[in-house]
Amino acid sequence: MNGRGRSGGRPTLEEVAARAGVGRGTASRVINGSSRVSEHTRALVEAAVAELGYVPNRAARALAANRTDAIALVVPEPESRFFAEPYFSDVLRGVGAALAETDMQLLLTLAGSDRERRRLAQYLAAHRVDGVLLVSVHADDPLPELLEELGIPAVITGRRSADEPLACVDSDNLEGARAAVRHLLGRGRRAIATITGPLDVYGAQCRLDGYRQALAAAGAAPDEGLTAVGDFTEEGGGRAMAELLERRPQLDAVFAASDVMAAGARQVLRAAGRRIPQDVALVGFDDSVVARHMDPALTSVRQPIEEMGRTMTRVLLEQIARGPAAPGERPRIVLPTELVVREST
Amino acid sequence: MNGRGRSGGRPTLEEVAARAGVGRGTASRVINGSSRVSEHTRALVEAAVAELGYVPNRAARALAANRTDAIALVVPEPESRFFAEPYFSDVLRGVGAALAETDMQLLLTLAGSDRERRRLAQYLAAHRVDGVLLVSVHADDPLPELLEELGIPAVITGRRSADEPLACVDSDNLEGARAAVRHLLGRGRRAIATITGPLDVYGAQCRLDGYRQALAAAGAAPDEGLTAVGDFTEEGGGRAMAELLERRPQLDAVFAASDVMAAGARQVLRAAGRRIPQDVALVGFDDSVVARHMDPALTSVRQPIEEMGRTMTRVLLEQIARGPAAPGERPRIVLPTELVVREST
DNA sequence: GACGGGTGTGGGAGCGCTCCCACACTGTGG
DNA sequence: CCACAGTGTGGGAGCGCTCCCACACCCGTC
Repeated sequence: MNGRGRSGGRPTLEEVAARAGVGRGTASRVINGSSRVSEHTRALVEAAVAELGYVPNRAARALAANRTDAIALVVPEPESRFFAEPYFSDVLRGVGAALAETDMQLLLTLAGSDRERRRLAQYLAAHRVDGVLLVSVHADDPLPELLEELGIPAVITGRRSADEPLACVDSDNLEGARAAVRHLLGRGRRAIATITGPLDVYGAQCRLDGYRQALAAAGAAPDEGLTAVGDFTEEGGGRAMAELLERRPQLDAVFAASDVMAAGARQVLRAAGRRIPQDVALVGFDDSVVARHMDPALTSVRQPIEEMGRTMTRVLLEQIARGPAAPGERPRIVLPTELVVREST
Repeated sequence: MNGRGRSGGRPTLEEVAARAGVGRGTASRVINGSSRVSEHTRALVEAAVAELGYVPNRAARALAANRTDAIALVVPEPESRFFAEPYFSDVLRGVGAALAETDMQLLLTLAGSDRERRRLAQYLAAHRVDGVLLVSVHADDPLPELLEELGIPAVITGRRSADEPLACVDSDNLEGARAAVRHLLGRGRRAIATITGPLDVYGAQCRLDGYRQALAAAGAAPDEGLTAVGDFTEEGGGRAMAELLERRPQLDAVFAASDVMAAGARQVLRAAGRRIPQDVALVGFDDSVVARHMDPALTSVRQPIEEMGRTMTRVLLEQIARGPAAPGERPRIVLPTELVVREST
């Protein structure tokens, strides 16, 4: 490598300035793209930077400027095994893509229990993260409120209620569910059951609402017996399916609020001798890798998860740049979903 | 929250010291668990810390101590879409678990192309990361060498050759493959084919070696016609399977070097009217989610991926603590694999 | 009773930046 | 000819720590 200072370490701003024959302040201005530097000086400094291979020291910058150029992605691991969900990697990819254009860093922070999350808020404040991305928070998670108190910008996905105080980015769960059910109706199914997610999760509630609305719109009589509550796990999906089969053996379609639950349901349907899709049509939600690999391949509602990650990040960066926004004027973005039809319907 | 200094910001070490009635140096010693502090003073400082809710400022610490208490996980995204692999989330979980016990931070860094990776090395050095975790590097990746030059501790998984210069943590690919083939032999299969990964990947080569060794140990005559090269993708697996069927239609078992390739092979076997496992037994590698959801569920070689993430992290932390190790004495850890038998054999 | 070697402690220096005030210099208007 | 705003620039101060030297104190020793 070139450009090591004679002191052996990496070059400092001071060295760059000396080499360019300017003051430290001027060198700093050039590096930060500040206005009010003459074209000539700018060129001088830029040459020195290139020659020395100068890269600013983040710690020093953070200390002096009281910002870190880093955001944290807070993940409810290990409690929820969130990582395992294909969801996670897609969010991450989106976040990464949005961040690649900036020189922000991404800190990955795991915090499952409420205690950990409480401690985490202190840490985030002290470690001076410029902003926080929250995924998959429970309705009673203390973290959002703590961040609010500490004045740390945050964006959430998977909002906790219809009137989420934080800025949030979500997919259109309601319309996605409606589209799934309309599709089943269009295939001539009449006894359409649903396996919901945990109903204290707002998104799961939305999916159930969408299911109901679509049936109501088609003039179907509501039948609570066709609804079973799952928990977004494969086992939960299987249990719910078994329940449904017992209560309404005549069902000819199932809308599961996640692919993983659909996978569980499929096992149970099979064991019960029901063929998919001939006897029972099956629709999932998420369009995860599970959907594509299932046999038969699963019709599913695709969420633009990567896009959500990207959008969250952009919203957060804006919020950081603009300074604190009043709770009232925080963006609420809802991204469209899309039905992907495969063999299971 | 309690404990804001009257200056409005977060409490500083100076304030803690003042409150405890000791000097700044002493307070620092207590906070860093240094020896040589009297029991009395220690208690005083600890009380002050608790009262003020003091948390050390990382940027200041990093600047002063020339270390960051952060490590980076470098991921070959977006080029390889590595995130999508179930592998990734498991590694991450392991890393997270190992890090949770320390107060190191995890930086996630995406860098696909060689150019990005070259730039990244500069960044990592300048941003002063204490160490780097490398996953899934190509044989000709410039990053490991750059890190070596810069003197940044690094641990790699998926080593690039038998004599990997970096510290590395891997699973026992050789023995895993041997176990898979022995299992097939035990099931009475005699014409056992294999679909390999790209052979410039060391791990793929090991799996092929394991396959050969197991057959040789059983006294089978080598038959190159039973080996087809894949590329770890589903399509590649399918193509390789088609090749094998054409060359050796009498084959009665296939050992695929990854689950995803096994999934591709399964499609082709099906299309050719071969039943699994009656006509052809199928074994995969990785024991990913794909294996469990395949129909029939896939027998596969499980790698302890989460454990590998944990081990990598521990090795890296040790290396950071101990200072630079001579290339010769760097740990090479090989973790055992395990055959998970399911319906496909 | 002066000396040496522990202990424990205080605080100066300095890490590499950003921020901002002060100081040229330039040109325009009174 | 002086005042004045507007540019561009240099460098002091200070961010909150860690490191380390210096010092005070105590105990045992010659």
